[in-house]
Amino acid sequence: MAKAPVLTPQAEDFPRWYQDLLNKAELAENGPVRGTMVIRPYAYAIWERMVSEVDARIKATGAENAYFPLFIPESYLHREAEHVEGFSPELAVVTHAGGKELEEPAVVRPTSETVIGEYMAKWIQSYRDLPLLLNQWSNVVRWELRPRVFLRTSEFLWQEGHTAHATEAEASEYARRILEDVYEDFMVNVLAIPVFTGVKTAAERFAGADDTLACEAMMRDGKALQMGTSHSLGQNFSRVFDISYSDPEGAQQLCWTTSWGVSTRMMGGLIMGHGDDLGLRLPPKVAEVQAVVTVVRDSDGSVTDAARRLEQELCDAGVRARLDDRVDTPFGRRATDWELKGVPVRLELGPRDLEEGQVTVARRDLALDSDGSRNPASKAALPLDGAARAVPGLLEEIQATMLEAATAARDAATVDVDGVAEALEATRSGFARIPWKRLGTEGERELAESAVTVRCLQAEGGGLPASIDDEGVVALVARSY
RNA sequence: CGGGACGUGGCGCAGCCUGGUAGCGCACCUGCUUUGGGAGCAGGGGGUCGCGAGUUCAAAUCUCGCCGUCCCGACCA
Repeated sequence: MAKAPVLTPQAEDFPRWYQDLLNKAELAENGPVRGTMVIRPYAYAIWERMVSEVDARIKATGAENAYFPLFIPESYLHREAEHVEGFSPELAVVTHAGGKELEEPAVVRPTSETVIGEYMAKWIQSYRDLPLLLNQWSNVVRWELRPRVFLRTSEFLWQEGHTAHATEAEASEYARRILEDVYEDFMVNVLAIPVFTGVKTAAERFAGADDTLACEAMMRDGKALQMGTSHSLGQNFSRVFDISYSDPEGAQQLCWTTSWGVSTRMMGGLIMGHGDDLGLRLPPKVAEVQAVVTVVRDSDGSVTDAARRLEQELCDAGVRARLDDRVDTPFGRRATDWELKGVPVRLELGPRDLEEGQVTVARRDLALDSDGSRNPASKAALPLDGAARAVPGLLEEIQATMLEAATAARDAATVDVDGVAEALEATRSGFARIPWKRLGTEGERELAESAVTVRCLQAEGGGLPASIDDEGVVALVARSY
């Protein structure tokens, strides 16, 4: 003991802790071009789990996957005034290709409203073609001034949904459904990260949208991270791309469109939302390895045999299990590594356990006490016989406990305030809630001078407000990533 | 793009002030001994000191420029 900590403690330097963790847990690193990132296998496996969970929920709303090109004619971007204005500072533009200058530069997609709009216009003729519900999984490029692995990179992976509807009500209902039934549900129930849902103010709205809905999560340093957004685009894109249909009366009508996305930024949210001084903490549902069976030591092969049987029993019980039988590496080292990587459950089996007919089970979520010291209660002995069958239940419990803990921490760091000064004070360590009527755009600007922004506007009791002009609408303000 | 800190084997650092042929810890390889919370000993491999100019007999060290990283702002999923 009393070794130097593996990671810079969060309280000492949170950004450094994040960097340390990315490296030591073999998650990701910077790419050779500024702002790009390399996602290593352990992190990519987590991303793939996120993708499959989100994808299933998207499909449940009726949307279908498709794929549109990486390159977009520059002229497309220019059709929607606010859209270009918002994106032009961060566009990567291909001017030369095949050894020649291109007649029309091709923009590397920063998002695909424009190309998809062009094709929607082609595919939609009648009200019978509506709604058109599309989604694509892709990479996008937004040249960033201040990149940070996972949180803000010049190229990132995401999902972007694009839909067209006959009526405004249907479009906004769909945008809301994506935010709540897909994003919020996924974040809360899979990532175990509680989110505040709300509407963006005009200042924070997506370029070209009438309305932007968002999920905001709190990181362990009290800063906010926007984890997902869903936009009502009104008829802004329909108008310029001529996305229209004939209604049942034969009259030509413009569609109402939406777009919505979540990205690899969620990886950053997962890391900073749950990670502690020992490393990553993965909710079982996204953990690639849910349980690792560690052979503490072994002289005659009997412990390894038993461990292998245990691993098989875990797999049979539906647990994503792995065997760690590297007995030539010191046990403590391996234990630390699995903690760093956030594996939810460790089953440690040594000669002593075997003799007693038991296995030592350690849960990662409770490894540290609230005061930051090791929590002995995170480890317990279980009878070896039947231990595997207890793990699925334990994983569920861990999933639930992590959500409860994250929710409690967030709520404890969220305070109701009445004025700008109080809000600034509160947002040094968390979120502040202030009546929107009291804050207003004036107050919003004032907060912005201190790098505090309105993350979203919420209904009085939380969640999406019917209208931001409603009495009782609350502004959730924070420092943010 | 403004303000600050920093670039030396994979990672973390010392050396720089007072120029003189590059060092430590961890990691890696080999062997032996170990093993219930980051193992020990012995041996070994790996670096044009971010890049480019300049000063000098001689530059990691001094000067100038550039690039990159991290932090704090303006922008953002």
